[in-house]
Amino acid sequence: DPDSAEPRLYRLWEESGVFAPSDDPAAPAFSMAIPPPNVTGSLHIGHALNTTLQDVLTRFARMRGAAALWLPGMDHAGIATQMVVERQLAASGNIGRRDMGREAFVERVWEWKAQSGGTISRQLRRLGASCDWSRERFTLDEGLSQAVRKVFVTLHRQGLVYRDKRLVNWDPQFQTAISDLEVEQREVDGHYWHFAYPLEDGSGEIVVATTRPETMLADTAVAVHPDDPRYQPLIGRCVRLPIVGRPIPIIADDYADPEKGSGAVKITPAHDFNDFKVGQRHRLPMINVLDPEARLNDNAPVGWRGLDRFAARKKVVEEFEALGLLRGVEPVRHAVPHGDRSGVVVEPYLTDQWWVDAKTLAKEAIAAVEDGRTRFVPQHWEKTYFEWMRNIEPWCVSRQLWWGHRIPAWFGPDGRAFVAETEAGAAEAAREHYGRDEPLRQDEDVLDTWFSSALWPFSTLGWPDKTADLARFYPTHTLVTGFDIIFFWVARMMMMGLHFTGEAPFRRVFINALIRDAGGAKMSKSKGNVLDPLELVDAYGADALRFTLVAMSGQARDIRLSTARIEGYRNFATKLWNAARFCEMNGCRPVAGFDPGSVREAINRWIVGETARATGEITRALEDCAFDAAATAAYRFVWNLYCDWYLEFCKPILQGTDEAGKPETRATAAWALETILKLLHPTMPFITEELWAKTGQRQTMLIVEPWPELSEAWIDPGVVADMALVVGTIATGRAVRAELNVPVSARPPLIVTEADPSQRRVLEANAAIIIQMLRVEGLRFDAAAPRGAVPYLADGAAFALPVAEFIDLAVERARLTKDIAAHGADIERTGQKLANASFLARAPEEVVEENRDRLAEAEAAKAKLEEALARLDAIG
RNA sequence: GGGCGCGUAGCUCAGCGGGAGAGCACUCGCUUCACACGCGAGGGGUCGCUGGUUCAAUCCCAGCCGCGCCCACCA
Repeated sequence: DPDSAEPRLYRLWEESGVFAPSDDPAAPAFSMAIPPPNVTGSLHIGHALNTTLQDVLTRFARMRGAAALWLPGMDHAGIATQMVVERQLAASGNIGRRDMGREAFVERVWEWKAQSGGTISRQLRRLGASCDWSRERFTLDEGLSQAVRKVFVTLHRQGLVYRDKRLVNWDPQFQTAISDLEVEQREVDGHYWHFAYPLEDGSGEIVVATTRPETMLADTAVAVHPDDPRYQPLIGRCVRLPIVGRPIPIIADDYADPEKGSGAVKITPAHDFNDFKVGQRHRLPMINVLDPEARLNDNAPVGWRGLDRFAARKKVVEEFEALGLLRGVEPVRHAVPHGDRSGVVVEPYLTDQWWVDAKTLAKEAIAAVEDGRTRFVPQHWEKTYFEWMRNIEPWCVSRQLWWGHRIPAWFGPDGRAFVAETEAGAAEAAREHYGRDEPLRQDEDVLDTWFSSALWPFSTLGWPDKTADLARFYPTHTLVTGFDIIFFWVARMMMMGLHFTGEAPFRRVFINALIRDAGGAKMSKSKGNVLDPLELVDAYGADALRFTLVAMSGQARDIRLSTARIEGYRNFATKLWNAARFCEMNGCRPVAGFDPGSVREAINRWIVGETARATGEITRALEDCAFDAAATAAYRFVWNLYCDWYLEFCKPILQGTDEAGKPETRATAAWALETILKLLHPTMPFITEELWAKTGQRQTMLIVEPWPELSEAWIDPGVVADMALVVGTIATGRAVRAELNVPVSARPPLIVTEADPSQRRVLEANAAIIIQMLRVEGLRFDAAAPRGAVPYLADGAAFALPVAEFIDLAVERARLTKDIAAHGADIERTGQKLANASFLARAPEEVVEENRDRLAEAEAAKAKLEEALARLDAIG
C-alpha cells in the first residue's frame, strides 16, 4: 500500500541522513544542482519528470559509492512572484504596490514566500527526491545575495557590465524592461495604414506605411534606399510631419527596401529597433513619446498627452483621414511582441539600463561545448545552444521591479554611478571621485531573476568563499533541465561559471522532454488537460509515476503521458510485489556468503548469467542517460525472464519432494530478487526499499546498498543454449496446444522423436519443468510417434504430442501448411542471397555462415513438416 | 526568412546497415496452489514518398510531401 508506506520510508531516509553526501574522502564526488523551482509555485508534471530523472541519477551514483550530492533550492522568480502577489493584493481589494511602498510590498512578498515556499519541497518529498535538504538554498538568501553582488561588481570592474541608454523591450503592464528572451511573438490581426507625408515646400508627398500609426508622432526622418531612382531628387529634402508639424529629413539608408510598400519608410528611432540603428547612423533626434504605462507623454502635441497608445493609434488614423492624407489601409496578420508574463504588447522604449556584455562571456561558453568540457544529451541540442550563443545580444539585466536583488550601484548628485558590494564601498569610491562626501542614492532597480540563477551551480556551494563543498562538488556532474530554458539558464550558467571559476559548471547537460497530454497538446490550466503529479501519486503511487516518466523519457522532445501507461507500470510494481511474495512463501531468503558464480543447477546458472546481463545493460543505460532503455531492460528482465520463466522453472524443485536441489535454488532466487531490487531502486525507490526490508534481515537500507557489479563471465553460452531448448520446447508446445484447441485439462505425454545426445540430456534433466509448464503427463523418447500425434520442432529437436482425440484434421492441416509455406519463403530468400556471387565475396564471413545455417535449418524443418503433412493426409 | 526535430502495428513509442520490437488496445482460451493490476496463445506493419550509396537500407545520403518546435520579422 503505497499511500502510507511512501511517506514512512521517506522519513526513514531523511532522518537517517543518507541524503547527505558521504564524507568518505575516497568516495568520488557526484553532484547536481536542482533547477530551482519558483518558490511560490507548485509542482507540475514537468517538475515531476525533471525531479525523477535527477533522483534516478543521484540514487544510482550513491549506490555506486559516490559521495552523491543533489542540492535542492528555490528561485525567487522576480517578475512571476511579484505578479502573483500583486494579483493577490488586487483580488483582496488591497491597495496596490505603488501605494503600499517598496518596503511594505517586499515584506508582503516575503510573507507569501514563507507561507507557500514549503509547498514545492513537500511535493518533491512525495516523489521521493533524495536531495540533501540540509544544504537547501534560496536565490535571495544572504549567501547567494553576496555572490550576486560580487559578480555584478566584478563584471562592472571588468567592463562586462555597463550602463547604457538604448532601446529595451518595455512591458507597460509591469512597467519594467525585460530581456529579449522574455518577449514572445504572437500572431495578431492588424492593419497596414498608408500615410502621405507632404513635402515641406508643398511640391508633393511621400507615402509611408505602418502598423503602429501612433509612433508617427515620434518620427524624425523618412528613409529611402540610396539607389532607388524614384526618390533620388527627394534625398536631403524635408517633409512636414502631419499633426506634429515638425519638418523631418528624407534620408538615404540601405535599410529602406525598395521592394516593400512605397519604398519609403518612416523612421522612429525611439520606438523601433531597426529605426534606432538608422537613427544612430544618421544622428537623428530620438523622441520618446510614451510614458512608462505606454500613454503619450509631454513630447506629444498638446491635446494628445495622456492618451493611451491604442487610443492614440485610432486618433492618428482619424486625423490622417480628416486631413485627406490617408492613402490606404489593408488588413494584415502579423507577429507582435508580447510580454511573456504580462501578456500585453511590449514597446521598444528608450531608457537607461544595466547590460551584460554577453558576447564576450559567450566566447568561452561556446568553446567549452565545442571541446567537450560540457556535453549535451541528446547531443543535437548543442546546435541550438551554439546558434543562440553565436548570435547573442547584450543582456539587459536591470528590472524596474521590487522583488529581487537590488542592483549594487549608487548614484551621485550628478548621476554618476558607483558600483560596489556595499554602500560603504560606494561611498568611499564617491569620496575619492568627488573629493568629498556626497549624498548617494542606490539604484532603485533589481536584477533579472536569471542573473542569480546563472550563478546557481557555484553560489549554492558557498562561492565566493572557498568552501569545502565548492572544492569537492564543483563542477557539478550533470544538469537535468528542459530545453525551454537552454537560453534563459543553461547558457548563462555556462558563461558565469566559466568566467568566475574557470570551469564549466557541469560536465553534462541532459535535456529532458516536455510533457504533453495523451493527444499531444501542451498541458495548460485553461485547456483543463493538466495532470497533477500529486494526484497521480495518490492514484498509482510514486513508484508507478516515476517508472512511467523514466520509461517514456527517450530522446524525443516530447512525451505524451496517459494514465493507461501509468496503470501499466503500477501493474509492474504489483508484479514485483507478488514475485517477492512467491519467494517468501517458498523460503527463498538471502543466504550469507552466497556465491552466484558457484551454483550447479542449470536454471540457477542460467538466471545468474541473465541477471549479470541485465545488470550490465541497465548500468550502461543509466550511465548514458538512456533512461528509457534502462527502464525497458529492467521491465523485461523482471517480468519476462525472472517471473515468466525462472520462477516457473523453480516451482518443480521448490514444490517437489526432493530436498536436494532446494537450498541452492532458494538462495539463487533470493539473490536474483535482491539484485532486482537494487537495479530498480533508483527508479522505484519506495517499493524496493520496502521489499528490501521485508525479504531479509538487513543491516542497512537499500538506498545505500552497493550497486551490483556482476561478472558477465557468468553468462555461460552452454547453459544459455540448453535453456533455449527448454524454453523452445515449452513455448512451441504451448502454441501447438493452443492452436489446436487442446483443452488445458488434457495431459498427453510429450514424445521426443528427434534429439541429439546433448539435447536428450538437457531434456531429461529438465523433464520436471517441461512436464509442469507444458502440462504434459510425462516425457518419452521414441523415434516413432504414435498415429495421429501432432509433430512440432523446437531448436533443432522434434517432438510429438499425441492428442489425436482433440484434433480437427483441417485445423492441423492448415497449421502444417502455413508453417511449410513460411519455411519455403525463407528458403527461397536465403537461397537467392547465397546464390549471389558478390554477396559471398563481399559480405563478412559470419553473415554468410549465418545464412547457410538458416538455409539448412529451414530446409530440414520444411522436410519434416512435409513428412508430417503426408502422414496426416494418409490418415485423413 | 534562419535553425532544430519528427513521420515504424489501431494508439503511444523503442530500434537506426545483415529477416521489424514493446506497452496499451484487440481476438481466443484459462479462477493452473505469487500475481485476473494475472496466466497462456494469437491477429495486426510496401518502417511517409522518390531517387542514390552498398553484396545488403526502416537504418546512411539527396530531394520531395506532411507534422511540430525554436529564433528573427509590427513597411
